[in-house]
Amino acid sequence: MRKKPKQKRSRQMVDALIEATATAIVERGLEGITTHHIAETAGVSVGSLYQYFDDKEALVEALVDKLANEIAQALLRLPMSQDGDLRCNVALIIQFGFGLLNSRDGLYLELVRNWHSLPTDRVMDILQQSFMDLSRVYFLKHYQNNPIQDLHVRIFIISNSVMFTMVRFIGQPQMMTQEEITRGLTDMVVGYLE
Amino acid sequence: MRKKPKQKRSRQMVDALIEATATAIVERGLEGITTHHIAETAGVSVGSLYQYFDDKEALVEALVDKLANEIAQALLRLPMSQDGDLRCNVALIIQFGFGLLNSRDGLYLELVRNWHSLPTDRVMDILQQSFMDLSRVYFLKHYQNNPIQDLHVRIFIISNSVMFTMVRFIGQPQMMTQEEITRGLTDMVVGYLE
Amino acid sequence: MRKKPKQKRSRQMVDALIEATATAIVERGLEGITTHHIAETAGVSVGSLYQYFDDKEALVEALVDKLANEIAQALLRLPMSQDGDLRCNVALIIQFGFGLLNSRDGLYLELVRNWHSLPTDRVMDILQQSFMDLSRVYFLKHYQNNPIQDLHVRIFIISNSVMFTMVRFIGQPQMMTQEEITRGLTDMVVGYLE
Amino acid sequence: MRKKPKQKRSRQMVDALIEATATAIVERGLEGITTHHIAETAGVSVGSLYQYFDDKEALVEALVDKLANEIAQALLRLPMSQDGDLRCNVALIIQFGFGLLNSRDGLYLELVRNWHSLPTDRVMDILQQSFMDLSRVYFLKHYQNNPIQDLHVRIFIISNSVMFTMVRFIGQPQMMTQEEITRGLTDMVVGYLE
DNA sequence: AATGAATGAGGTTTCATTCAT
DNA sequence: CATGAATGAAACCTCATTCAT
Repeated sequence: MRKKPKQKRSRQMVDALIEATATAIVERGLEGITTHHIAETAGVSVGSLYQYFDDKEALVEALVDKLANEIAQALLRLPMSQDGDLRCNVALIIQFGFGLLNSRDGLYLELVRNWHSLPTDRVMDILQQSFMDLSRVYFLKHYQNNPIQDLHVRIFIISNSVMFTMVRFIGQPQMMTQEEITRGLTDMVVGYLE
Repeated sequence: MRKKPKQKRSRQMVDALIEATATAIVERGLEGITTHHIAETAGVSVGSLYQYFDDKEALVEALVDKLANEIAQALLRLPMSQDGDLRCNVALIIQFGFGLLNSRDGLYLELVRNWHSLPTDRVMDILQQSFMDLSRVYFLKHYQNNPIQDLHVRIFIISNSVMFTMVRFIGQPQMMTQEEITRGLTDMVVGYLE
Repeated sequence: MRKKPKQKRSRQMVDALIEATATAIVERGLEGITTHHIAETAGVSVGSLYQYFDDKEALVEALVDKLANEIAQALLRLPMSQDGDLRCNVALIIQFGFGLLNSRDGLYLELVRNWHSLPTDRVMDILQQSFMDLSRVYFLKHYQNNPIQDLHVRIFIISNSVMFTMVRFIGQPQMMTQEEITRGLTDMVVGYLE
Repeated sequence: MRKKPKQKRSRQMVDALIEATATAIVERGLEGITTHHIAETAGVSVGSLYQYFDDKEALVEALVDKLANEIAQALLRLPMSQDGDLRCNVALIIQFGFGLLNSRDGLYLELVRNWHSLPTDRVMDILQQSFMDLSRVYFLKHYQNNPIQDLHVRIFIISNSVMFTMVRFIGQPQMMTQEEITRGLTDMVVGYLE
C-alpha cells in the first residue's frame, strides 16, 4: 500500500475501494476486473485509486487480506465442542467452509479458484492454523503421551484436500449432494486423524 | 479445429502448434501466452495458426486433450499389483502423479492450477475413471458381497484431494518432503477406502 | 483477365467463379466477399481463381460485365410500342428496371448501391444507350425536323434520376408504393422529354 | 458517444476527431480510414478516440450528423425568392448542391457515394424537408385550393434524382458542363412540379 | 493446370497507469 | 488531495495473394 491512510476520509476511501474490488470480482471474475470499473463502483476516480494502491494487484491483495482476517475471526467464534468430539468439530468446520464458499455471491469461490495468482498463502495459513489448533487441543487430550506423528503434514494435506474438494464440488454439483460430500470429507479426515 | 489436417505436412504443423502452446505456457504461464508468441515458437506464421485453430482457446483445448490422452495411456501402463494390495497401488498412482506434475517443466502444474478456465473435466474424468477402475477391481475382490457405499463420492473426494494437495505442495515444498506428502496421502486414502 | 480460357474446362471454371461471385455478393454484400468464400462456392481452389483472374476486383468486374450484357440483351427484347407512345415505353422500362432490381435476391441492388467502387460506367452506358435509342426513335418520328436539344444531357439526367430513385425507394419503401414511384417517375420523365 | 464532453478541452477533442475523420475520408476514402490514421490526424492517441467514440462507425456518424446540421443551417440561409418563382428557387438549390458537393475536397461527394453504408437518412430527410418546405410555400400560393397530389412522392423522387444525378455528373463530367446539368435538372424538376 | 497451405501486414479495440489541472 | 483526460503498448484475428507440390 502506497500510503498509510491516517485520516478518516482516506480510511473510508480505502475501504470503499476494497469493497468495490470485491463487487467487481463477483460481477466480472478475477480476470475481468478493470481499474476503471473498480474506481467507478467505489464512486472514486482512478487517480485516487492509485493514490492508495500501487497497482491493481495491491487492491486484490488488500481484499484477500481483509477476508482472511474476517475468516480468522469467524473461525474463532465457531462453537467447537470442547469435549473432544473430533467428528463433530470437523463436520462443523466443513459446514462453515461451505457457508463461506456459498456466501458473498461466490466471491470466496472465485478467489480460491484463482488461488495461484493470489497471495493465498495468507488464507491457507489461517485455515491451517485453525485446523492445527483444533487438532492440538484434541490430541492433547487423547494422545497426550503419544503425540501424533507429522501433525503439520496431516494438517496441510487435510486443509488442502477439504478446501479444493469443496470448491470443485461447488463447480459441478450435478452428481452428488453437499451432504454426501460433507459426510465423505468428514469420514476421510476423521479416519486420517485417528 | 477449423480444418482437418489430412496431409502429413498439416499434421506436423498442428503438432508443432500444440507443442509450441505447451512451451509457451511453460515459459509465460497460461495467461501470458499470445498467438504471435505461439506461432513464432512453432516456427510458423499467425495465419497458419488460425488456419488450424479457431482461436487461442482452441489451441489450449487441443493441448489439454492431447495430454489427457497421454495420461490415460500412461495410467494403463502403470504396473498395478493385481493381488489387491490397495496401499501399494495408491502409492503408485500418487508417485505417478508427482512424476507428471514435475515433468515438462511444470506444464501440468500450470494447467492444473488454472483448471477452472480450462476444459479440465476431461482430465479429471480420466483420473477419476482410473481411480474408479482401480477401486472397483480392488473392491470386487474384497467386498464382493458387500459393495462399498457411495463409491463415486469417494472417488471424487479422493481424486481432488490428492491432486490439489500435490499441486499445492509443489508450489511450496519448503516445510515437508515429497515422501512425507506421499505417505500422508496414501494413509489418508487407504484409510478412507477401507 | 489473366488468361483467355480457350478450353471448355477452363470456360466452365471461369463461369463458375463469376456465378460464385454473384452468390457471394448476395450472401455477404460487396464488401463482405472473400476470395476463399468465392472459390469455395465455385467448388474450386483459390489458386485456380488466381489463374484466371488477376485479383478480386477482376472477378467483380467480370460479373458486372456479364450482367451488363444480359441487361442489354433483355432490353432489346423489351416489347416497346413502335407507334411512338412515349409514356408507355418509359413506364415499360421503369418496370423492367424494378424487375431487375428485385431479381436475383438483390444482386443488382447491391451492385448499384456500390456503383462508385465498380466499373459501373459499363452498365450505365448500356442503359443510357438504351434510353438513347428509344428516344431517338421517338424523336425521329415526332420532331424529325426539329431535333430535341441536348439529348445526351437529358438522357444522362433521366437515366441516373430513374435508376437511383428506384434504388433508394427499394431501400426504404415504407411510405409509398412501387406504383406511386413508377407513375411519378414516368410523369417526370415524360414531362421532361416532351 | 461514450462520454459526454463536458469540459471545454474535451469538446475541442471531439471536434478535432470529427474533423480528422473528415480529413481522413477525403484523403483515403470512406473505406480507407483507420482509427490510427484518424487519431494521428487529430493529433491525439487512439485511446482518446475510444474515450469519446464507441467505435469507428460512431465517428463517421458524428461527422455525418454535424454536416447534416450545417447543411440544414445553410439551406435556411438560402436567399429563396419569396415571390414564388419556382424555377429560380430550384436552380438556386441545385447550385447550392453543386457548391456543397464541390466543397471540402469532395467530402460530401464521398459521403453521398457511400450513402448506403451511412445513416444518410438523416441527411436526405433534411434535404427532402427543405424541398418540401420550398414546395409547400410555393404551392400554397399558387394552388391553394387545388393542392398538388402526392407531394411527398414527388419530393422523394426529385430529391433523389437531383442529388444522385449531380453526384454522378461530378464523377465524370467529361461530356457535359455543370451549367447544362443544372439547366436540365431545373427543367425536369420544374416541369414535374407544374 | 490445379491445389490449398502458408504468409504477414494491417486493422480494431482494451486497459493499466500517469500527470496536468 | 482528487480528478479524469490522455496515453500507447499490446493483443487478437482476417484475408488477399503466392508458390511448392
